[in-house]
Amino acid sequence: MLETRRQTLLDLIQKRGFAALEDLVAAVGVSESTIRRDLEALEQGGVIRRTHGGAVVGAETRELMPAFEDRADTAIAEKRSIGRFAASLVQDGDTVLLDGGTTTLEVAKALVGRTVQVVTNSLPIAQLLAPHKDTDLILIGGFVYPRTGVALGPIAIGCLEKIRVHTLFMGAGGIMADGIYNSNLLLVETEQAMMKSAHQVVLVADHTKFGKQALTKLCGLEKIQHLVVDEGVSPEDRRQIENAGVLLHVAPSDVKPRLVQPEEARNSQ
Amino acid sequence: MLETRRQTLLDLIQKRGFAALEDLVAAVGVSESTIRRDLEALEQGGVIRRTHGGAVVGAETRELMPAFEDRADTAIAEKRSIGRFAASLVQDGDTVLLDGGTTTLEVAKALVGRTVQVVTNSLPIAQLLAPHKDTDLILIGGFVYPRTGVALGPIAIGCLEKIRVHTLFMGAGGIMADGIYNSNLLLVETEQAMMKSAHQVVLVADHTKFGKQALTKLCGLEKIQHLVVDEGVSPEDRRQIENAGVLLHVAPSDVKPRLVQPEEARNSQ
DNA sequence: GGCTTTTTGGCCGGTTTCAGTCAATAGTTT
DNA sequence: AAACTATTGACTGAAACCGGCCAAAAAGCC
Repeated sequence: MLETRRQTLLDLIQKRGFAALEDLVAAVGVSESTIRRDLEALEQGGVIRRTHGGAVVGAETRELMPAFEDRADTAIAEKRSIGRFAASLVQDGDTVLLDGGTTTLEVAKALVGRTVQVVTNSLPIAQLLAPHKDTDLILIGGFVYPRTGVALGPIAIGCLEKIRVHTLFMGAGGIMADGIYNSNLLLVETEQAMMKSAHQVVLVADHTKFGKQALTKLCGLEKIQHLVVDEGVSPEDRRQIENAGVLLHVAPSDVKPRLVQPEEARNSQ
Repeated sequence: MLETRRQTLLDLIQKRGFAALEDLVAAVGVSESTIRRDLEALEQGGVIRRTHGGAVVGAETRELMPAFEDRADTAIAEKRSIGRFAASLVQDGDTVLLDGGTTTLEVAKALVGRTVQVVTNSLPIAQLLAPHKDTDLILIGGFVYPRTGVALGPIAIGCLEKIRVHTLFMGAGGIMADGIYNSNLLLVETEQAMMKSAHQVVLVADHTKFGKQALTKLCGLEKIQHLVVDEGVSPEDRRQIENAGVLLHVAPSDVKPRLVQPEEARNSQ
């Protein structure tokens, strides 16, 4: 009975992400003290974290689940603006292929709610888009790389052979004058298969990627048609890209932040 | 500057699921009052929800993302015990294929941390297992069915043709004397492909599934070797299953709940 | 440069929550 | 049946949090 109640509480907390003490009392119909003790025990078990007034899902669920998203710190603002701009290149009804990575994840975020067909091998992107009925989602299978949550390998390549899309949005580990690089051979092979499946390739990369040379060469610059970058890219780099025949798009950093303005927030209540 | 700070706060809250006011103050280095105002504005925007002592990610992120997991209410305790028992049938090093569904999700939960190779077409299961390095994860691609988060269709079947596993854990919509049923044709076709890829089929189903007949017949009972159910299955149903040559396992409802006991919790600090 | 508007930080009264204690109840063992 | 333990519910002082207020600082405008 006791364990059943605690499981119920745990489920409730995990489902809602956060549950107020008050809610939990209402849910199981016991006293506040008992709930407190339950939370104490569950916290000791490590599955939840207590807060003033309730409890939230613990490190186990939260730190492990979106583990791939955690090191998305570097140049996050730039990536966001790049994502927004890249999404503006997509028209409703288009079929797009989204590579894995933090920059392409921002593209996906900007595509939420749009009526497009999205193909991806990225678990975080799939998770983001799966519940939206406006967006058709096709998943590329394969061996899932734990660190980043992308599906790679022969199975992924096999899936890609059966698919044709209009635009591929691809990330990169590094961009040099002679081409694009990425860190992992398995990843590069899969990305090459992606390129074969797409009519048009759009590379998305923030300024930190320029001049970086990662382990494996993915392709030359002539293979890509568009490159979306942030404002922090040096003029020399820009010229080099344009000389290679790539259409360079610079995403403005001051994209309208669609958040409620403070006065608006205060007045609207 | 203001918007940048709010985005930072938002990112922090979304990344951690919950952030205490105190933490947020420490993160951006402004006064408590300012943070309060920021949270107020963000809550008006609907992206977060305030709580006593902090803020959690709002309905937008939480209700849409794990939308598939939300209606897992019916017979959840039974499904959990079934999941635990089913996982005990797996040996370390095995290769298992997990179908989509709430019952198989419980199997996956019970497999967390085990050194097994898991193949699945279920997004929730993939999300659960992806970060665990002990578990090799292979994803089956395909068209993602929004309601349940499983990949189906020709692509999924194509992936499955290249894969061989030892044990398939499969869910069902309904179990009749003449066989197993499920609701969706696309789903049934994919599950049939799964069965072809597996040496051994284990059906997991709670007692509510018995006598239910869903739209499409998946297969006869002779195609499955094991069936794991909860204690709520009637003797007649049990006999019928066993007569069909299926090994019936009844998962005990009082499986050791591995949670810290209250006294243990209080003493261990 | 001066003025207005916006944003920020500190403070206070009121409310809620927390941790700990204790008695009562329910369940178990002898 | 009696004794014992585990669990629960109520109470209390202390601490934390909230909302609102006002003054100072910063930013924008003329």
